[in-house]
Amino acid sequence: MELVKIYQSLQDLTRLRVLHLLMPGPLCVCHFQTILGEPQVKISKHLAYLRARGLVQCRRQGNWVIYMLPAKPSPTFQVNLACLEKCVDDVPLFMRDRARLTKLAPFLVARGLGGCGPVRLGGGAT
Amino acid sequence: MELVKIYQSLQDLTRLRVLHLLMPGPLCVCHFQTILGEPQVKISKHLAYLRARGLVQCRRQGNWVIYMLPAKPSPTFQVNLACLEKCVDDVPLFMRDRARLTKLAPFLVARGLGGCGPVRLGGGAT
DNA sequence: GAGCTATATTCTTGTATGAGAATATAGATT
DNA sequence: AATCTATATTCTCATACAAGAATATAGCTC
Repeated sequence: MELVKIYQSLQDLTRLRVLHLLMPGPLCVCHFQTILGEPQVKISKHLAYLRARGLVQCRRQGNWVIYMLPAKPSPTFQVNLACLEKCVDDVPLFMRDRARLTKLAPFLVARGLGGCGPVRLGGGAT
Repeated sequence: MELVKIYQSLQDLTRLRVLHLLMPGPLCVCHFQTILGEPQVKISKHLAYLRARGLVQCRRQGNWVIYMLPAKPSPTFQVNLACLEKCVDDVPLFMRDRARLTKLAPFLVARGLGGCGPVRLGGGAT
């Protein structure tokens, strides 16, 4: 039953935060770590959980792995994402996550689609 | 976190079916048994689970116990109930449950608010 | 190819919970 | 009060995670 699998996935706070952060667009694992402030293992395992159930997809980009919502989420999943967004709208923790995401935003845009890129390689182009 | 508790409650198929059946109105435990076709213990324990988390309330009526959604569900819970209704709209199992509920409907109305009443006591009034 | 970085997997331990059997309880009936 | 009905609770066993420590892997840089 797909619905049950979805609710099982939503039942963990870290996974909720992850999905919430993915709603505006793809994000790199290292950003999850920064924004959520949770240890690497924990994030990696929850991402694996979501991946195993098809609720997120990922793509590698050099050393970094970028996670995103599926290109075509099932109708049921879409409805639940919309519901989550509503529910979370005034929960401080989620607002803080979103705020931190926004702070990263210009940075993200610069690298395209939430990837990290070799950030510390220096300033300008080429 | 209320949201997490809600998703934990929704993560079990039997509990989903129970909540779904409660959306049109209160229902007696024996009706859950009839409609869901699950053993008494199982239903009773899932009702207890939901009760402990405040997602359902109950009232005794003679030998029977009538369960219902809370008079004033939290906004978050309301949103999730609405979401559930959408998601379930074309899932056969849930449609079947609802159909069975409908079959009981005239019977329920006769006894008021989903109660059973001493059904086998005889036919007419007074 | 040695070493580094970012991420994933494995191992272990603790806890929640699901199912069913057996038993207990509340309230009605006689 | 004895008994019956409807429902709840307790006990036991099995399973699914969640968390953290340690380790492995993929792909970069030199």
